[in-house]
Amino acid sequence: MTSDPTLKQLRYLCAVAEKRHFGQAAKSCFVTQSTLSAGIQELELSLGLPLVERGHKNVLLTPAGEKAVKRALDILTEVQAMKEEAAGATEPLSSSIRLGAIPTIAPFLLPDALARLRKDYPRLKLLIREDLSANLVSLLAQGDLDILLLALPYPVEGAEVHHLFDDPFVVAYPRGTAFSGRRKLRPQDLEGQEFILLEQGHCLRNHILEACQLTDSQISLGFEATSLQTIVPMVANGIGITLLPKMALDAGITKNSPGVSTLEFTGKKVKREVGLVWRKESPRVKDYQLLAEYLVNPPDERKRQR
Amino acid sequence: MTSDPTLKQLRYLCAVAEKRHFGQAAKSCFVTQSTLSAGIQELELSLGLPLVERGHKNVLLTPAGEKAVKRALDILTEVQAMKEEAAGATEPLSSSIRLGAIPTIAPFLLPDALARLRKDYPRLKLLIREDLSANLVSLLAQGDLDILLLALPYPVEGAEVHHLFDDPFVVAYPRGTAFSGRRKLRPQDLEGQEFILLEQGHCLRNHILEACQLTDSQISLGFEATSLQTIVPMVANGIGITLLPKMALDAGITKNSPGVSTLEFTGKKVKREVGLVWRKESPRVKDYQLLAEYLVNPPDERKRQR
DNA sequence: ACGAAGCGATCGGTTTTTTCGATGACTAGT
DNA sequence: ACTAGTCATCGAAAAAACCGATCGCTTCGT
Repeated sequence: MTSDPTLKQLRYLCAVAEKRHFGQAAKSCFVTQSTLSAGIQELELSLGLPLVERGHKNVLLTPAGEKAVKRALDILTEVQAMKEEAAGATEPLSSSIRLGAIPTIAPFLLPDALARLRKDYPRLKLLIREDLSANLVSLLAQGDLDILLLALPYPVEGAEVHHLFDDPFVVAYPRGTAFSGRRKLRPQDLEGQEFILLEQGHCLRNHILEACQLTDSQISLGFEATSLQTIVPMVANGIGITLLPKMALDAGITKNSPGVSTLEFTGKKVKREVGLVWRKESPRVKDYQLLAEYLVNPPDERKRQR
Repeated sequence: MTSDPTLKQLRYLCAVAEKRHFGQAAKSCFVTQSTLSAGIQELELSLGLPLVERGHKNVLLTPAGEKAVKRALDILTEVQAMKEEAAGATEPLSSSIRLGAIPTIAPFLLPDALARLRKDYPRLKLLIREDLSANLVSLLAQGDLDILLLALPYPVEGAEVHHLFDDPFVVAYPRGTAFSGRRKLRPQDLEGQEFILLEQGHCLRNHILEACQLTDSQISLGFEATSLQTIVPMVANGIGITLLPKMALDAGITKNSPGVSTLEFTGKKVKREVGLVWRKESPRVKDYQLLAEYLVNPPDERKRQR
C-alpha cells in the first residue's frame, strides 16, 4: 500500500501547474526547489503515474496531471472553506443551540427572550425541547441537548449550574374567599387550605412544597393538574388554591380568569430559582453566558409592562 | 499565521466522529491514543476552536465540529477520488492525445486507424490537428500537441522519432501518354517531364525532389497545388505528371479520375518514410507505442482491400 | 467509602520525515 | 567549448510524528 497524498504535495502540484517552473513554484510555496521537487516526485509515486513532464525549457502537465490539478484545487479550496467556516464559527451565538426547558418556565420566559435573541443574533438557531427536569437532565448528559433552563434547586449530577434569578411564588385563590383583605402572607397562613398542584414529576410541585415546608402527606390535594394554564381556571372555580410562579403571573397567566386573586408572601424565602445548566465539559460557555443575559433581562422588562 | 490542517488530522477527526471514543478511533487509524489525541488537539488549535467535547462517558462534537466533520469527509472522499482517478488513468489510451498530422498523410492513414482505435479504446479522445510539418514541430515543442505523425526524414530538434513504415512513391501520369506500356520506372526516366507538385512548405514536395535526386531548379513546374486531391484531376487533364505517395493511392485517391495511370518505381529507394514524433521527456511512450501499432497495421489491410 | 477500571491528556525519548544547501546531470544558447 | 538555466539527487541538520508510560479524573462495583 502506497502512502496517501499530502495537502502540502497538492499545493506543490498546483504551484507547478500555475508557474510551469519548479524553481518559481518552490519560491511561491516558500520552500527550496529541492523540497518541492521531492514533494512532486513523492506525489507521483503515491499516485503511481507521472503528473509532470519535465522539459528543459518548459514544464508540462500530463493529462493525468491536469486532472489531478483540478482535484487538488477543489480539495485545497475546500480545506480553505473549512478554515473560514471555523473562523466564522468563533462569532458568538452563530450556530445552533439545543435548549431544554421545563413547562413551568418555557412558556413564560422564552417567547420574549427568543424574540430579542433573534433580533440580535439572526444566525442563531435555537431548538427548544419542553420536558420534565429529569428527562431534560438525562438528555443533556447524553449530549442530545446543549443547555437546560431549569427551576432550582435540582440535582444535576456534575453539570454546571448558572443561577439566573429568583422566582417568588404567589398565592392564587378564588376571589372573595380566604385571604381577602390581606396584603401579604406567611407560609403558615396556608395551613388547612385545599391545594391544587401539578402532577408528580413536575419540579414546581416539589419546590412549592419545600418553600412552604410541607410534605405531600401534610396537605390535602383536591386535584392534580397537568399544566399551570389548567390550574388557574380551577382556582377561579373555587376548587382550591395554588401557588404560582411570579414569572407566570407576570406573563399574564391570570389575565383571562378574573375570578382569581393573588397575594405575595412576606420576605423573599418563598420562591424557586431559575438557572441554566450545561455539561461541565462544554466548550461553549461564552455562548451560554450570552444567552443567560437575555434570559435575565426580562425581569426589568416585566416591571415596565406590569 | 497558524498552520494548516493535515489530511491525517482530518482522518482522526472523522474517526472520532464515528467512534465517539478516542481509543477506538485511534485503533481504527492504526495509531496510539496519544497520537490521535495530539492530532485532534493540533487540529483544534489550527482551526482556532474546540471541535470535540470530551466528556467522561461519551465524546461529543461541537456544532463547529459537526460541520468540520462534514467538510473533512468531503475532502477525504475527494482525495480518494483523485487516487482512484489516477489509478484508472494508468490504463493505456484512456485519456486524450493531441495528435498533429501533415495533410499528405492524415486523410489516407487516419480514418481507418481511428475507427479501429475507437472500437478498442472507447475512452481515448484523439484530437487531430492537420498542419505543415514545421508548424506541428513547434506546436509539439511548446506542449500544444502530444505527438506528431510526420513524413521522414524531417529535422525534429531533439524529439523522439519512431519509424512506422516506408511509403513508396508512384508516378501518376495522364493515361495513354509518356510511360504507357512500361511496367516499372527508374527515377531518371522522369527527366524532362512537366511536374505538378504541392506548394512550398509541404514536406512531400521536398521528399519527392530528394527521392528523384532533383532540385527545384532542375525540374519544370507547370503548376503548384495546395493538396494532393487537387493534383490528381490536374494530371488527368494532361497538365503534367506527379509523384503520389502509395498510401494515397491505396486510399483511393485516383478512384474518381480514370484519366490517371500510375506506375511504380524499381527498387525501394524512391519513397518517403512515415513516423511518429514526440517529446523525449514525454512519459506516455507506452500510449504512443500502442498508437503506433494501429498506424502500422493498415498496410496489411490495404493489401487485402486492393 | 474505597479500590479498580476506563478514559483522555500529558510527558520524554526515539524514530521518522521534512527541509535545506550544495552538487550533479543535462540542455540550450552563446 | 563554455555559460546559464533547469530539475534531480545527496547528506546533514532540523522538525515532526509517534509511542509507551504515566497522570488526573470520573465512574462503577463492592
